[in-house]
Amino acid sequence: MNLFADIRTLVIDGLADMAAAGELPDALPTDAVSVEPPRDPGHGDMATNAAMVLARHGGLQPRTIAEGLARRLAADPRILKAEVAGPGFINLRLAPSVWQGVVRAALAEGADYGRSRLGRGQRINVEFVSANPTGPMHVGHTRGAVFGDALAELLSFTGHEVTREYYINDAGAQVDVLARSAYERYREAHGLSPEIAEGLYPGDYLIPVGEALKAKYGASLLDRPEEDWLAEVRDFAVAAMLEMIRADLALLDVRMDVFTSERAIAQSGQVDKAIAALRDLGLIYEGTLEPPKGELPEDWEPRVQTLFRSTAFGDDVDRPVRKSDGSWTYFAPDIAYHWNKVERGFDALVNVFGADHAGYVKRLKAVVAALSGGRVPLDIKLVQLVKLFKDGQPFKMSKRAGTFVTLRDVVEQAGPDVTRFVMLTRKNDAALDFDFDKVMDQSKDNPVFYVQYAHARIRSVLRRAVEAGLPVDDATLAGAALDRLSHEAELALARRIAEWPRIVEFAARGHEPHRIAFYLYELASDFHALWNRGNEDTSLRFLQEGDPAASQAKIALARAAGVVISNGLGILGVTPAEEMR
RNA sequence: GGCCCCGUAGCUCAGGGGAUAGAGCGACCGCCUCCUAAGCGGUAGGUCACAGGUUCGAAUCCUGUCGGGGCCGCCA
Repeated sequence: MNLFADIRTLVIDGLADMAAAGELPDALPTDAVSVEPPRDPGHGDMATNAAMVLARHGGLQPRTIAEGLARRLAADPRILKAEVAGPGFINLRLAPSVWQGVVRAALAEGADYGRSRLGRGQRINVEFVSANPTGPMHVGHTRGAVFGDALAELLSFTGHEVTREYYINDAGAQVDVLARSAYERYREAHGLSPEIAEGLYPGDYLIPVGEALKAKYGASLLDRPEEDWLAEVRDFAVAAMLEMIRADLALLDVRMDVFTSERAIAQSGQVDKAIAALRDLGLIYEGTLEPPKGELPEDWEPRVQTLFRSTAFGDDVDRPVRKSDGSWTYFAPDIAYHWNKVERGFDALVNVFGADHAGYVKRLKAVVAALSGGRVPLDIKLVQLVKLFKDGQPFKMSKRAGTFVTLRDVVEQAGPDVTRFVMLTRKNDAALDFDFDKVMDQSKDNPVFYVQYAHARIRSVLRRAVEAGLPVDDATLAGAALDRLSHEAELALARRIAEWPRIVEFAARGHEPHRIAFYLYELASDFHALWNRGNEDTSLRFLQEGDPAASQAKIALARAAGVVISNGLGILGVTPAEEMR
């Protein structure tokens, strides 16, 4: 059940009725008609802008339309009152039975409450993390991992067929550096002193890789020229790094459906095919780029190279795909990879990148637009920096020194649930402070705790009800006498519960999982408020001594809130707490 | 020089073209004989950086300016 969608349908039907009666022109566009809670609750339960939206197209006075529409809406049994206000809003007051129905629906639908068919089975690919396979995941990757996974779950919850994908950058110079670094550890495993030259990866995590190389190859790779061992050591080390990355992701319960290798794509000839496809579209040409504006690189000289006409799709300059020596640029495999995704038949693509990749957004969108003929939308979500704090001090990472803060460090200290929730309490394009002291704090200052505490209180109510001999399974609660829920404080919580399906769809449309986290905080706040009203007004307590029917209705409301918290945390990948310790 | 993100209460931040711009923290005042006070209620606090534009209506969209952060390569 999606109450807001239902009432919007009622509004649209009302408009159609007006058109049939000649009060409105036919076939006015209704896309912009919204039904939402008014900012000021004093205005009612819901408000629609329908009259104002249609007045623009129909050349009519908003209030004239509003009055005709309000009259029709008021005829519906769900609508207690429909009044025209302000510049042409229609404020709706809904019957208490509507809110009671929301509670019943939440209990009846359970884990499916809030699910939607928004995606209509659309196949969508979410590419995220895609960290270079040269070391463990660090804290910078953590946010992208959590964001991508939560977004994938959100899309799945809204009726999309989701593929979680990781692109392995295993073809560039950095994996050769990895191979050389691992080779030194291999020498070390043979008792030789490693020479970790400037530019190699110094981290200890390569020591076991060196041992493993020794176990596999014995001494056979020692004292051989690089060309004899580079490819084998590289493949071995990359595989080891990927195992480490998978294990790191598993700490956060992130699991990919598909790992795609850049090297495999390059070796399969897909780069040539993808470039040929662009060439067929007339988007590849030989040319010379203008020198960059501002300070000129010292070694700049104009050269003829193979270029992609990305400016035809809004990019700032055309982009080289082939260097002047004939080899591919880094961009070429990216083109091939996105061509590959389009060829695999996805209806939509999402890439989750670190903010340092902002410069690639336009060219990649250009590639996908060109290769899909504009059919496949590509949304690129840039995830901003995470700043770590501990004991009030910034916690710096330094990749050069090999002492960066890893994903494992963070998860082992804060736990997966806290890490995931906190990483989602900011929109992706705003920087995030992650303060170990604050996120571990057991108080309402900490949103993770606050939401978990609400859920634990609900579980506590249910446990006590069971002790009191009340049946509290969801089916029984859904059949409870919910008309006993009539107090304003109780209906307020039901109203919030009614918003859940709407929030889910909205978050999914915008690819914004943080909205789920903020909503859950508000829901928890409403629940805590109601709980405390029971301190002053005993009739608002969930357990009513000697009145099982009232108790059941009130417990049903609490349980419905619990269902929503549980569903919401499920999307975020956070385990709901049964009790607080 | 160009591009991207950010600028909303003292602080940290929400805010989908709609009505009197919200929450938490901090400050101040209250609330436990009572299902978990690990909580709740209230008060104070705002030229939504600035200037134009579009609109019946702009914190929101567009242009520009200023400030903070990030990026720029025949690197990956």
